[in-house]
Amino acid sequence: MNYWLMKTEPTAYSWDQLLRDRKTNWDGVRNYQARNNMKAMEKGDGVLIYHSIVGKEVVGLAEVSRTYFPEPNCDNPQWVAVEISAKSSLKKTVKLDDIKSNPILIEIALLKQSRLSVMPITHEEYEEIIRMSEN
DNA sequence: GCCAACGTTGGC
DNA sequence: GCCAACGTTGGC
Repeated sequence: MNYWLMKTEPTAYSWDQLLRDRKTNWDGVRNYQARNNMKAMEKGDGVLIYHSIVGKEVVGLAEVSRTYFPEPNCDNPQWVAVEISAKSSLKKTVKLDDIKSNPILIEIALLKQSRLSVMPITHEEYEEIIRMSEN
């Protein structure tokens, strides 16, 4: 089982919307590195959902419910989507500022590669963010 | 709104 | 294959 962090701009597609939809096809990724990360996802992998631009915080917990498939309605078969299912809202959102000031999270890809929208995180990083959300 | 950090494109 | 120019992301 692997762990991931996926970014979304809440003005485009929010965590609340994912809760209402229960699950969604995560598509529109047009970056090779992010695409390759999506291809590496396995069913049941843990996903943290992060709101970029507005909020700048980790807001919810989801899981991969379908591994990658060619993006629907896309001419170019190289781009893929995965299906993500909402699991639960974090009791307390975890702010980017708090991630930055946590020494356990100093190496997290969110900070190292700020532009990447789909990134792997370690089990330790995943657990630490969940722990922070429970305080 | 600015700009740093990347990624992509295209001329050579 | 190099690299300058340009585009995009996302924090500030």
